[in-house]
Amino acid sequence: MPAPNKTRFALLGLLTFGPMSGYDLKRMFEKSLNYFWNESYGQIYPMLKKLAGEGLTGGKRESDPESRSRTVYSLKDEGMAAFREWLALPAEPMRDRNELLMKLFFGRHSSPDINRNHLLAAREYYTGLAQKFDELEIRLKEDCSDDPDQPYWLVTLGYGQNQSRALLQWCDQSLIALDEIPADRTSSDNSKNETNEPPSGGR
Amino acid sequence: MPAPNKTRFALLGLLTFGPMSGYDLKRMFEKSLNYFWNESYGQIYPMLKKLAGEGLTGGKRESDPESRSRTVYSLKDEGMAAFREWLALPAEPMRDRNELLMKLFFGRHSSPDINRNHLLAAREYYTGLAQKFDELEIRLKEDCSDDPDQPYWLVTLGYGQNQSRALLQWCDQSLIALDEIPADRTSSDNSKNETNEPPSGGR
DNA sequence: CGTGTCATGTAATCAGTTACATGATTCA
DNA sequence: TGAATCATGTAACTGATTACATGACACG
Repeated sequence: MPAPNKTRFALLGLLTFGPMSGYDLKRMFEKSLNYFWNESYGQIYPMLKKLAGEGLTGGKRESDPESRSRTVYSLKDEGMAAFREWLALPAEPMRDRNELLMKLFFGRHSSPDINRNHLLAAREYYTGLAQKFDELEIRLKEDCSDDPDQPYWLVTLGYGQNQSRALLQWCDQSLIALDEIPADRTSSDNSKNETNEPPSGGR
Repeated sequence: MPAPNKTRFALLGLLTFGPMSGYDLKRMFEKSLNYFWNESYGQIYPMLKKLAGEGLTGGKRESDPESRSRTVYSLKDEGMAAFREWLALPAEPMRDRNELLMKLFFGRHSSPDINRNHLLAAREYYTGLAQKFDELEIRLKEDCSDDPDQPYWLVTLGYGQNQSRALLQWCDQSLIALDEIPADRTSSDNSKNETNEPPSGGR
């Protein structure tokens, strides 16, 4: 059995905030979940139709002359039930595919400068991220103190904060570690002849 | 322009360790890069043919009667050059799609028990991970102290260590935070209308 | 002789992004 | 009027996994 589709649950979840159009949903992804989830229009619109077809949401064409015409979807009880069911299922661990780590793993074939730059770029990235998270924390605590969702959002925020701080530390410690590699080890060796034995293991 | 294919570079990178078959490469992914990269046969075999077709690797059918027949690919200078070129390019940040965070983000619609269980499962997961990383560190320092790749592998390992420890802490602090939510906030409220404010906020 | 591992591959399917097409409305 | 935004969608493409098919050899 292949992994069940998660786009549907992301959409159902966002619709708990109230009826919305596909366009609204896209903005919600950008605004709210962006750090751990996003969906493209190519996923959103077809899935919205599917969900309505399954009776999980109700779609109504709004032709209000006051506003622009759009299709607004609202969560039905059946949709809420399906969403709750999914919430209770164990979360599948994400498969990480980390390009930065791959580059550093093979760093011997690169140059000290390049490796250093990768880490500096990562450092900058995590610095900005940590800062954004801290700002978000302030806003969440100020503006949403009455919101029943607030504690949950603080939890997801905390994930980002802990992670970005930890990886910031990692950048610093790694920059030091790579600096300490003796030059005869950093040389990017063009040949692939050496010993042929696979890494790890050995004697 | 779509993101360039990274499978090719993963394969080229692994071939820096020496000539290998598709089967060997798959085992290498499983054994060495597993925590931040993996590829399935469905990606590996077609890409190996492609790389050979582009002249980046040499593929030789080995029909050694001593061993089983297999196709062994080796890195050519052109392949090494292409790999080096890629190493110097900035690493694209990975897009995180974190199911656990989505479930917790919408945790209000779940139950305290379920949220707690998600965090406990994550806690167990990261505990095991941190332990494996620590074991790996010992092995890396014992067995590979002469390996010119060792410092780079320690860097990638450090990423996993810092991250898993940080997220372990996050699990603990989040379990506490969710425990402190007053019961009238945890109730999975079916309606989205409320705002019947509880008298005098703050805790 | 049958199970497990080595070994290579493909087809079906699913997931996901990008680019494009269209058109209405708002606002400077 | 022309640019920005609102709004909906689809087609083409890439990426990736899963399941399957095949067969050889090893080991008990």
